[in-house]
This record gives sequence, structure tokens and C-alpha cells, in this order.
Amino acid sequence: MTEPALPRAERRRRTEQRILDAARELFAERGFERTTIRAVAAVAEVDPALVMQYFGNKRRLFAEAVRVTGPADSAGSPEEAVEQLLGTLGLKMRLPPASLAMLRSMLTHPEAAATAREALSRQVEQVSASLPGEDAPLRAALMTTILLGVTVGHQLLELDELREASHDDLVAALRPALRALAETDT
Amino acid sequence: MTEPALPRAERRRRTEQRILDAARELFAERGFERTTIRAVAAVAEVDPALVMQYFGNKRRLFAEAVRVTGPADSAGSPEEAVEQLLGTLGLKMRLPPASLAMLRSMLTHPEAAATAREALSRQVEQVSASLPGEDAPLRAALMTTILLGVTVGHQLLELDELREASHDDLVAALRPALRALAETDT
DNA sequence: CTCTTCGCTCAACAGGCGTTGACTCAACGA
DNA sequence: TCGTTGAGTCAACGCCTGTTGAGCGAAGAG
Repeated sequence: MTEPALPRAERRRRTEQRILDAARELFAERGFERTTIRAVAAVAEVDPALVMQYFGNKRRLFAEAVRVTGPADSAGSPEEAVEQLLGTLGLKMRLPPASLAMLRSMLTHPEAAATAREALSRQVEQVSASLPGEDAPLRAALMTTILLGVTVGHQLLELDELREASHDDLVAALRPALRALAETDT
Repeated sequence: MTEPALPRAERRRRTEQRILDAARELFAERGFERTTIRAVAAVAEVDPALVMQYFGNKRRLFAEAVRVTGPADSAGSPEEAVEQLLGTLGLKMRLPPASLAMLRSMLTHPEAAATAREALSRQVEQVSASLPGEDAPLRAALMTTILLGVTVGHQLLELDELREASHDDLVAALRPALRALAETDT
């Protein structure tokens, strides 16, 4: 009808992408358990059986949907580590759907929990390396979980006090807390 | 057999308590969706139908299981607010099962999310009242979500770096971060 | 002792879920 | 042009879930 001619391979790629986008949206919104294959298929305007054909099962669909590119660069100074962490607070206020999907399910879906632990551990290790002091791992872990908490409160629980603040104000208010952990002066 | 004679009312109260304990345990461990009435009944050594008879439906059972006593006293000085928040980090390292159950489900079960938002809002308001500065609500919200994040990382995700630290070291390391938010000097 | 109350179980239902295999039909290669 | 491939659909399966109503048997009331 509206799509007159499209090569087979391209058509397949687009459909797969549509399913993946739908899955990310629903996983981010409702979490793993409350998201049904049928709902994903409906949003993607596709038959549920096709989702299975492309991704095998629901767990693999989720794993594929939450796969995200690593954070890349490592930090040198403690100040840089702080700024790097603050930067993860959603570029332009909003995290990628894949990350939101993983965060949403990390407390209830075992595989999401494992993925989250892995990602957080990597970040802790990275931050820890650029921190002075003997208890650097502990302080790095605190810095990481602090950002986890703020992100959860802001993006998932949508607490009013955080939503009302501008992104810059939020970052500015949070910075001293992270700096206090980045420097060793206790 | 082993329980020769027990008044009817007392027997009923104990059974209800056993169901409630089982529910809290499973909700805390697996969250709302992955916890089945049948599993709760099995742990409580009771027929699934009895759970329904006592609590009506699964949502009410959850609501009853996560009902928790309020935090009570309010703080005066910023320092007291910080110490009060640090005190919520699990008396003797472990939060009550009811709180764990609510935390576990707050990202995926809408009613748990509402309860969590309410509890957090109360805490934010309380902390905010004892904080100086114009952006006290924002800073109070950050302090609250910081504790949320650390609690989630420690109790639910069970991050190694946090588990390995002693309770006192953890509190001591976290204190400067909260103090930085409690005082207005930026 | 008799009738009532009620804590508790049994068996079943309806609905939704993930998942499957057979099928259709348009795009493709020779 | 004609067989082949493969994207996509259809209808169904078995399972597990929350939930229900009828019934049993012991504790309580008179």
C-alpha cells in the first residue's frame, strides 16, 4: 500500500528494529514481568510469533533490548571522575531507553540484576582507580550508588522535588556531595 | 499432634501472622510479580485459598505486608538530620523485611511505587524543614535519594564493595557527602 | 449431648501467558 | 517463467496464575 517496494533484507532489518524499539519502550515503562510478548508485538504492529522467531524467547529479547554501549573513557583526576559521574545523569535530562529498561527491572528480574551489577562494578572500578586513599573502592562504590539513587528517584520514581529542578541546578547541588567522597580529608 | 489445644482466636491470629511473614519474605526476595499466592501459602504451610480468605486478593496481601511504622521523630539541626538519615541505613545492618519488600517492588509494581513515593516525600519534607537555604527541598531530596541508592546497592543488588565494608566504615564514609548537602556553602 | 460457628482444605474455573508448527504469499535467483 | 526462499500470519498448545464456592471437621455455645 504505502510501502510500494522494499528489498527483503532491508524490510527485515526495519521490522527487527521496530520490535526492539517497542520492547525497550515497554520494558522501560513496565519492567520485565509486566511486559508481554503480545504487547511488544502489538506496539511493533507485528504478530507475536514473529518476535519469537527473531529473538528466540522473552529473556533473549530483553537481553538484546538492554544491551548498551559501554561508558568508554576512564578518568584521571578525582575531579574528572566526579564530572564523569555527573555526566551519566542523563544527557539532556533523559537516559537512553535501553538503560531505563535495565534499571526498571534490576530489582526483580535476576538477569537484569546481574547486568546491572556488572555495569556498576565496572564503573566502581573505574572511579576507584582515580581516587586517592585506602578506602577508595568503598568511596567509589558510594559515589556510584549515589548516582544510582538519584537516577532512580528522578527517572523512575519521578520525585517532584527532583523533577522540578533544572538539570543544571541538580548537577550543581549534587557536585559537593560527590567531591566530599572524591577527596580524602576525614 | 504437637499442638494439643489452642483457643480458636489465637490459632487464627498465629496463622494470619505466619502468612504475613511468609509474604514479606517472598515479596522481599522476589518482588510482587514473581511471588505467587501459592508460594506464600506453601511457606506458611497453608492452603492458597486461605490466603485469599484472609486478605481478599494479592494486592491487599502485599499492602498489608509492606505496611510499616513511620519514622517518628523529626530533626532540628542539619547535623541531626544527617544522623537521622544515616540511621535509616538499616539498624544493625538489616532493614525490616517489610521495607525490603517495598523497595524490591517499587520499580515494577505501581502501588509499591506510590507507597515508596509517599514515604520518600515525607522524609524529604522532614529533612527539608531542618535545612537552611532556598534550595533546601532539592538538597533534601538529593540526600534522601542518596540513601535510597546506597540502600538499594547494598541490600538488594548486594554490591561487593558495600558488602565488604563494615557498617561503621560505610556510615563514616557516607557522612561527609550528606554533610556537604546539609550545609549551604556553595 | 446437640447445634452452630468458623478455621481450613479440596477441586475446579477462567483467563492470560510464553511458545510452537503449519501455513500463505510476495520477493528472489536461475 | 518457475521453483525456492524467507518474511510474516494463524490457530492452537500446555502451563501457571489469581480467584471461587462447596464442603469437612473440630472448637465453642446452650
